[in-house]
Amino acid sequence: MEYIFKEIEAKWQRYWQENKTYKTEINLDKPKFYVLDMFPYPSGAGLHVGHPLGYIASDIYSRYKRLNGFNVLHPMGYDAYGLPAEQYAIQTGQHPAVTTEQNIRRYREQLDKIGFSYDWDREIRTSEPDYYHWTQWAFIQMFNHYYDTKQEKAVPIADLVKHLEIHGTEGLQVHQSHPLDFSASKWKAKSEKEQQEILLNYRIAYLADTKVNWCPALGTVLANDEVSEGYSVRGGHPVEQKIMRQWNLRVSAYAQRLLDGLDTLDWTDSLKETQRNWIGRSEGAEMKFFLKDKDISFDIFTTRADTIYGVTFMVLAPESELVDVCTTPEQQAAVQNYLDETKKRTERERLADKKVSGVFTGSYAINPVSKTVIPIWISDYVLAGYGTGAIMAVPAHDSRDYAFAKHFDLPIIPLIEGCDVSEESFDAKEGIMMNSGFLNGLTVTEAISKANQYVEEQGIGKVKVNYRLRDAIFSRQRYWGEPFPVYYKDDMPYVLDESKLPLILPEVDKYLPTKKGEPPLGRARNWKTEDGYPLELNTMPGFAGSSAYYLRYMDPKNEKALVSKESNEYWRNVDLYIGGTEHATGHLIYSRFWNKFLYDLGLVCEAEPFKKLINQGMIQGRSNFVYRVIEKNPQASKGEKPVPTFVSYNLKDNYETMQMHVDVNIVYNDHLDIEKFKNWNPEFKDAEFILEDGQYICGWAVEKMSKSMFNVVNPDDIVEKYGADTLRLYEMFLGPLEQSKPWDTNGIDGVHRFLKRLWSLFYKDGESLLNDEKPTAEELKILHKTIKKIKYDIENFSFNTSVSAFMICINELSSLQCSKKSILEPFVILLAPFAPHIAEELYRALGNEHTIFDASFPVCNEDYLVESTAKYPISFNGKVRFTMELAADMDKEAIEQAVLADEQTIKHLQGKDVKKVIVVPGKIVNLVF
RNA sequence: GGGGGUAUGACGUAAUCGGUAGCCGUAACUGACUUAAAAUCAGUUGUCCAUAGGACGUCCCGGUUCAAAUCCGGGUACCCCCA
Repeated sequence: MEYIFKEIEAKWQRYWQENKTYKTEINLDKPKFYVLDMFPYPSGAGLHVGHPLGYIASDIYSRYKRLNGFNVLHPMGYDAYGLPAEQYAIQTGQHPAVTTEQNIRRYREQLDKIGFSYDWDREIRTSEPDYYHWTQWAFIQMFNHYYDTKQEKAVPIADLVKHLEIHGTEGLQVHQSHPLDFSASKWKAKSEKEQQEILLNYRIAYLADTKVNWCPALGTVLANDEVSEGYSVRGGHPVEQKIMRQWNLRVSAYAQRLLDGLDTLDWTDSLKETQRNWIGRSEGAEMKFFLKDKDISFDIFTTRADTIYGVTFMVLAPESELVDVCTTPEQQAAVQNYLDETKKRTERERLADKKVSGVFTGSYAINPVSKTVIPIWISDYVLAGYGTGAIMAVPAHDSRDYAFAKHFDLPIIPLIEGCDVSEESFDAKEGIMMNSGFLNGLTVTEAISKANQYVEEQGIGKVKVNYRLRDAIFSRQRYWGEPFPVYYKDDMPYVLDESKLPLILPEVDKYLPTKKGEPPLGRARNWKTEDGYPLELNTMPGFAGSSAYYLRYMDPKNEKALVSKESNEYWRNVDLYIGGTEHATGHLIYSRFWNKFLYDLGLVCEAEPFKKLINQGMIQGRSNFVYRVIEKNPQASKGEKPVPTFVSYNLKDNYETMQMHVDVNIVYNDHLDIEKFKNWNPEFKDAEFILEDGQYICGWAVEKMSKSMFNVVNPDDIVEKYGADTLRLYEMFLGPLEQSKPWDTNGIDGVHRFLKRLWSLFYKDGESLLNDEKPTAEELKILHKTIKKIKYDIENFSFNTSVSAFMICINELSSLQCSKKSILEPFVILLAPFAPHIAEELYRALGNEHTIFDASFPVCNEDYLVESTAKYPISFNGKVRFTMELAADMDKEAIEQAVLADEQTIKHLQGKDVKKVIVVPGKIVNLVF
């Protein structure tokens, strides 16, 4: 029998499907384990060889856990709403649901070929009504709750209304958009519309005028993490700032809990750090500054209250409401001129631009501590959205304030002993304070806390914690997304009754905004409630559907709830989550927020959704190049088409050439397949080649894997040529899971050979070699050392080293010609998580009747690993000279004696005295002389 | 500007706690089998000097240590994130 992977793999994939091998159900007798992949957006391009990397790793871990007696939940689905399908729909008129369905079918085909252990009965698609029912439902809950800062949790809005009816805003401890102040009687006197408007100030899902990233080309707003460098992440279109009335989620209310929760998670430090930076907690003082000669004050936030004596001016953001208040008539024209200029620039440009600009308002403020009078300026380096939109400027100790002061020739007062501020500011938080009144002589850290304390005591302001984390903008002016379960009455939003869910996405004639500039849903006919109230025209953003999908997998068919209590209490949360780093701040913040909200409502039992998280590295492309000789004399060959000539890599320097990408799929070990190349592009049909040793050698480089570089490798092609087991092993063999690395198909023969060698221990010339002979100590040692290594590696996600351990094991067994069942059976179980098809086949050949995934993972017996002797490297002053075989149970002293007595030692010492002997039992001996 | 990460043969990488640097593969070369090629099997391959044997070598400079790819300080290059 030959190793015919194509038949074997098809056979077992059919078997698994027919026998529902991977169907998972609640089983209280077994411990649960939940392994999740970040579900893909099904793009039109299909999967390339980089996508399955994480899926293979999680599949190995799932199968390993199953073999160790766990009840493993390992589901897969599709993040099916999204912009590309809609953009395609706009171009072609094709309904996004149709292209999405096609793409999903293609993804599924590709995934199936790789042999994953997903329980496909639990598949979800975010664009299906029975799924987005629960996305809409969660939105309704958020609308109907507010965040109570005393209880530190979400509370029904009805409780807030009760409070307002009795006490007004008195004693409210809540998260809110703006502080409001009114009495109970004032509240009761308000109209329904006014009351609804006020409640939006508190709701967790609320409608508000928000500064948004507006992308005209896409016709929608984008979240901060959907924008990069002033361009949309999807599509690369320019993005500008605009104020629009938008739905928001009050994520900022959860900032502290999102921060604290990180400590409980088994994530990499770098990922936690990224989240901490994103949340951006800063502790500082919010201080009140009064305008000179006026009874008007405004707040500023600073983390450096210690520098209060160095404040030589104030700066307002151009958007600040205080601009009007502070601008004096004389400065009116100059200020207006400046505001007009800055309006044209995006926030991004303002921060990136190092050019200093600004204008004086004409007003002065009074430093609340030193009582000095300081000018108030306006500059675009202060952003309205951050803090209070006004700052106290300390040029000596802040580089942006310093640049501003130098430019406008404002005073700079150094506050730290010995610091030199003649050329640049001193931003470090170290040194001893001076020029600072009661803070003199303290260190910076001491001064910060003393200044904060002072500010509170004197009633100048209060110590406050600020977060960078903003509320999430939740409206998109697009078609292909979840409709909001919202209607408008008297211009105020109301949510639908839960019984009306799901609110189905309506059909439209075109996927474009209406003439009035409304979102595409404005085109839908009859888009109103039964009572005739108009429904919301926006749809939800991409992260809506992906924020709670891990919960739905626990109970995907439930029609009464997102997830039943029973399912949630059994599966709890994700034990292992694998996906790319690109979701570090988007998805992973939003779903933690979403989960915490549901946790507050008592609907889920765990405060954090993803216990352990691993980021798989990016698979980069490895491009190949050919070198086209540039025609020296284009005029001469006019009339007849010049024949393109290509010169081989090592000869290219003798010619003037142009480097060209060539499809990596027609290049083997950097040797070009010339016939395929000629057919690749009709233009090269008659091309000529300057060869070296009869071969055309290509150049190469590591680049992003993309169509335009012709370096995309399709997993289907690899499976076709080598089989899924080889693909799986090779993806793991490439290198550490978390590192990014280039895909180079060249090495794949090595792992394929390994599988063939394994096969050849079972069969030779169609005859089975298997026997029941007793294993030798050496064979047992080889096996058990491998068991130990594989277990360690899987648990540490070091899959690349496991593959090499498998190879070592088979190399050793091959040289012993070991075809003993008692050795090979445990081996194939070890291999099964990595190469499930061949493992099933060989397990059957060993005489088993059930699937290998009902077997148990072998356990290492340390007794087989005990060595009677140990090989000691003997080093002299740290340099190894020779090795000595000594009994393993010798103690330090005996080893020292044996080594000193050895004649090679004597030779190397050349009569010198030994000063010191270091013996590390089992490791090394070092003689110092 | 701030934060995080990475750097080892021609290439992907290994060295799990500071203890023989280069395991496992690829590629290349040699040999066996073959009419030949492929496949398979056996072997060689860090650099330099060389007879034995030695010197050097994990991005660079310095340090700690009996001993450093590994720890510490400084620097360079590349990647990612934030501003």
